[in-house]
Amino acid sequence: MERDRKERYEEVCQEVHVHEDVVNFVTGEMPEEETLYDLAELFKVFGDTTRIKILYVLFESDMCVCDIAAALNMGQSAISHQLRVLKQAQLIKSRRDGKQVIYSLADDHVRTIINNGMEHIME
Amino acid sequence: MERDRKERYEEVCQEVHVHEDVVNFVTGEMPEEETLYDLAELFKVFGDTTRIKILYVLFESDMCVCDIAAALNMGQSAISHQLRVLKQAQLIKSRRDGKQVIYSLADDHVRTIINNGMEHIME
DNA sequence: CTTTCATATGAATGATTGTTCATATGTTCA
DNA sequence: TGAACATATGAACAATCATTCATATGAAAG
Repeated sequence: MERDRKERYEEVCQEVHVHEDVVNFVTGEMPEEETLYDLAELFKVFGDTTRIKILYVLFESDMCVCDIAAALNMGQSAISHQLRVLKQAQLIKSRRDGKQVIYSLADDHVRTIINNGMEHIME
Repeated sequence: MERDRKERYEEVCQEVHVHEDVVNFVTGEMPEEETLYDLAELFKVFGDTTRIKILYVLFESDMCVCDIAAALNMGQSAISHQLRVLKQAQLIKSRRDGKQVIYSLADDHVRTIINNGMEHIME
């Protein structure tokens, strides 16, 4: 089984050297484990070039799956799989129009988040 | 070798059905391939619970590696590896203080990006 | 109802990634 | 100089993930 974290930790950094007051303070300020997990999951969705591209084309226009695939020069199946991921993260929504399914951005958070990321890499 | 994308695409969606005008418009508005790649790489860094936690503790206080490991209840090596990733993405910086290395946030973009993500998952 | 078309989905595969273990580097203090 | 300590790093492994292929679903038109 897995050894206790604390035990392994002490093999490297002696307990006495840890600044317990600082450690206790920062852990007290941290959000719930589940919240942090959800946050990481959200960013993970933005962490793929294909999905970023899909969001970018949807910035300009609502589109059906085939057109997105054509715009990104990728297979229909690959796009469909990624649309599912984006939809589950509630970043996009879909409506049916005859034989086609039209995808669009769910809300403006998406633009905000991407623009903030852009600002950072442009620094 | 890999078959041509267009060829494969046409096996599923006939060329004639693609809305070429829309496709041409949205692709024209897209940033450089390299920019999109960098953007995805940036979000990938935020897409891990351990790294999110590290950033959260650094919101509260500059800290040495051992204290971060203690705060997150993880091994020193795991933290050190992730600190490297965060530093390469220029989200954090470090300074030496005797035997210890103190890590701190690089700038306020980090807070902004995380707060935007938080807003989305709290909707 | 049957064919055609657009999209969705499941399994398989190759690539990427986070953590661990072992060890190296570099600093301080005796 | 050498011992002790904090951090960094490389290799290995398990887990996760994006894409592909094959096929299923579901709508529309004949």
